[in-house]
This record gives sequence, C-alpha cells and structure tokens, in this order.
Amino acid sequence: MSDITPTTRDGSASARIAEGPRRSILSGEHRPGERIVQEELAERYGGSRIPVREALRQLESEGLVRLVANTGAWVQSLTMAQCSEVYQTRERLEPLLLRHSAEHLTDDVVHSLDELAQKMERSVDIEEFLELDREFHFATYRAEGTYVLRDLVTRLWNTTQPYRRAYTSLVDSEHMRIFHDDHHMLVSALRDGDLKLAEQIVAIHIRRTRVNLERHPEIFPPTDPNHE
Amino acid sequence: MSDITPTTRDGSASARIAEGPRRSILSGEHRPGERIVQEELAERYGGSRIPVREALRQLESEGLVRLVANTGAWVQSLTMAQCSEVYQTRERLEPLLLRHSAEHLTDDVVHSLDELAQKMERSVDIEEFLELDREFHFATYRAEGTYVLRDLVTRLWNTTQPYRRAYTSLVDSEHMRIFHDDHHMLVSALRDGDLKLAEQIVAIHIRRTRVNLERHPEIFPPTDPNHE
DNA sequence: ACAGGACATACTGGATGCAATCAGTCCATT
DNA sequence: AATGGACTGATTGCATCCAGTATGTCCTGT
Repeated sequence: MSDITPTTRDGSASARIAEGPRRSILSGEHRPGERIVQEELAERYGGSRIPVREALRQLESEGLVRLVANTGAWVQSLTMAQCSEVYQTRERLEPLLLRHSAEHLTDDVVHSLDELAQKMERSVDIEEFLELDREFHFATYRAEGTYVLRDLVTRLWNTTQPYRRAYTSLVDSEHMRIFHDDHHMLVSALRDGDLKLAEQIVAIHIRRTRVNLERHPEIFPPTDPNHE
Repeated sequence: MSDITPTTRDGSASARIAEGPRRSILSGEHRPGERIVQEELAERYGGSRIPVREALRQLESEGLVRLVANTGAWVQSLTMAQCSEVYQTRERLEPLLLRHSAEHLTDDVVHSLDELAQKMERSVDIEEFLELDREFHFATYRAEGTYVLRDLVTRLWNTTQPYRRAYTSLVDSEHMRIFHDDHHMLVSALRDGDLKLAEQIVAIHIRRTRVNLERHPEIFPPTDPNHE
C-alpha cells in the first residue's frame, strides 16, 4: 500500500492516528456502515481522544468516515448512485492526470508497468489483485509538478475501495480478460507515446468498471442511509 | 457560555466554528499566506481551542488552510501552477455536473439565470460581481440526486477564490465583454436544451479564465511556499 | 561589526476530567 | 399485548491544565 495518504502530513499524532483507520477501511478490515468508537482508536493507536477526534474530522473530509454530532462515527457507505458518480468523476479526471504524468514517464517505468500488468494476470488473491491494480494505475500517475490532481484522484479511489473489493470477488473470468487487456493496451499506448489513445483507454477502462458495478446493486446498501 | 448563547446545539461547535474562517477566507478578509492563531478564533467564535483545532483540520482537508505541526496555520496559498491545475480539473468536471443538473432545470431557473447574467453586466463592485458569478454558475448546478460531484466542485471554487478576486480586479472591459457573452450563450443553450453545447461553453469559459489567469503571474506568490 | 548560542516568550499539541447527549432497557399504563 | 415514559450505561463534546516546540531577542565571543 503505497499511495494511500492523500495529503502529505506532518508528524503530529492526529495525522499518524488518521492513517490507522484509513488503512483499516481500505484494507477491508472495517466495512462500510461499521461503527467507529473514539476510545477504541485511542487505545489501539496510542493517545487520548483529542487527536483521535481530529483524525476523524480529517477522514470525514476525505469521505472515508461519516460523523454525526453527539452520536458517533461510521465507516462511510455509498449508494450505488454515489459510487457511480465517483466513477464518472474519475472518468473525466484520470485521463487528464495521465496526460500530465505521461510526459515524464521513463522507459523503466513503462517496463515495470508491463511487469505489473502481467503479475496481476497471475494473481489469484483478491487483496493482492486490488493492491496491484492500484499500484499499476498510480504508477502511471507519477506526475511531476503539483499534486492537487493526484491527491484528488487518490481520494476518489479511496472512497470507492470497499465496493471495488466487493465487485472484484464477483466478476467472472471473461470480464477479467477484458480488464487485463485494457491494462496491456494502456502500456502499449504509453510505450508508443500515444497520449491521446492512452487517455481514451483509461476513460473506457473506468467506464467499463462503472457499468459493471451498476450491474451489481446487491453490493450496495439497500437505500440511502445518508441524508447529506 | 451558560448564558443565552445564540449558538444552536444542533451542530457541533467545531463545524460551526469552521464556517467562520471559511467565510473570512472566501470573502477576502483573510488573504493567502496570512497567519491563523487558534486562540483568536476561539475567542472570536466562542469556545476553547479544541473545537477550533478540529475546525482547522477540516479546513485543511478542504484546501483552505495549511497546517504545519507545532508551528501554526496559514491561509492556503496556491502557486500559479497549482491554481492552473484546479482550473483544468474544473474544466473537466463542471461540464459533467452541468449535464447531470441541466436535466432538472425548470424554465423558472433559466429565467433567473438570464436575470443574473444581466445583473452581473451592470455590476461594478468586485465583491458583488464575484458573488453573482458564483451564484450564476451554481444555479446551473442544482443537480438532484447525490451531492458528491457538486461538493467537489464547490471545493475547487473555494480554493481558487482569492485568485479569482485578484484577477477580477485586473481584467479590462474587452475581456469582460467576452466573459458576459459566455454567460448569455450558456443561458441560451440551456433554454434550447442543447446540453452538448452547454457543456462546451462551460468548458471554454473555464479554460478562458485559466488562460487569462496565467497571464497574470503577479497575483501569485513568487515561488512555491508550500513544499507539498 | 558580525556570527553563534542561550534564553524568553508565545503558541501549538495532547491528556485528563466533567457535562451533555443518545440508545437501549425496563416498567407502568391503557 | 402494545405503547409511552423514565432510567441507566455508554459515548461523545468541550474546557482546563500542562508539556513540548518554534521563533525572536539578547548577549557573548571573536
């Protein structure tokens, strides 16, 4: 898990503590809708409830946690419509990020992308697959310059991670074949320096995943539990 | 605080306090790079430093504030490159948001959009102009359904607000003419139900602003003061 | 005069303790 | 039996206090 923390943070305890639940949520240890108790986090990661509360505020802004005053915190859960919205957003943003980044891609990186794509094909474990997929795509997003856009994309990935996990365990080998083909085509386009094509592949890749997600309403909460 | 405090108990104090500096920053009362002292906020908005600190964490995640451990908080300042990046992001996202929203636009709303565009042309005060501009565009973004995308766009507007303000005070009447024309064309496209055209107009409108912003490096900090 | 270091001040970060609020249970009433 | 209300345990929200760190100043030595 490399690029999980969206904003590079200082060494304060609240920033450190925030990483704990963030990892737990992204790794699937804590699932959407689960209750988060301040005291438990404080004990688990060492510290009082003060930095824990600041960490929760931050995670709320990142879209990973849902806070209700005087009531508590829960792992954020998305409806299918919200998840779809995030994917539509990604479909617009990631081609842009890729374009910025691809100009700085070296042959070494392209080569490692190829290896990642192959390794992913051989992967049988879901967690490993998810991690490799993330590593692959973010390897194509190693843009120089500012980090605004990459931070944003990181957050979008993070908020939808639980549903990507649930979906991955459902897809059949046929869809997987197409999924891997996308990756290989993307590597080829990047190797050829065909930026326009690479952008299109990423957009289609994201759209394909969204459409498939929308075929599985059972992995989302039945109705909107969040009224905000 | 045991007396008849006007502070409603419905929301948490930290959420309430966060609104204060957020408003101050957006209204231009506090400018990028200005120091923010916790104690001052606590006194000004009522409360101890605990909810203030949570509010600052939240504002940090929103991109309005920059926190450094053991040192303090400052109003976030963007380099021209970062600001440009936000505008490129907006250029991709707002057409999408507009498309989602435009399906629910009533004739009433279109009519009020027209009035807003005209009122903006007559506006001479910069603050009023900025507010009307924001009101105009967000009136076109009154999407039903989920709020993920609109929240995101709101944040992007917020983080660039200081530079929009600085830029507005610089543009000549010629550019203003083109700016207003964009708005009128957008209203027409929405009235005709030409979604594709409306999307294009918004994209061009945002791009035009970005290009003009990039012609004024003097409104940005000389070098990158943020190392993240 | 200038550079380096020690001190003082001001501010942030965090822990503890107390008040307020919510949820779940039990009992009384209809 | 079902509904309404009070009570209790648990948990959150906040204020006060104390420790840690950064910044600015002054002094000393060269």
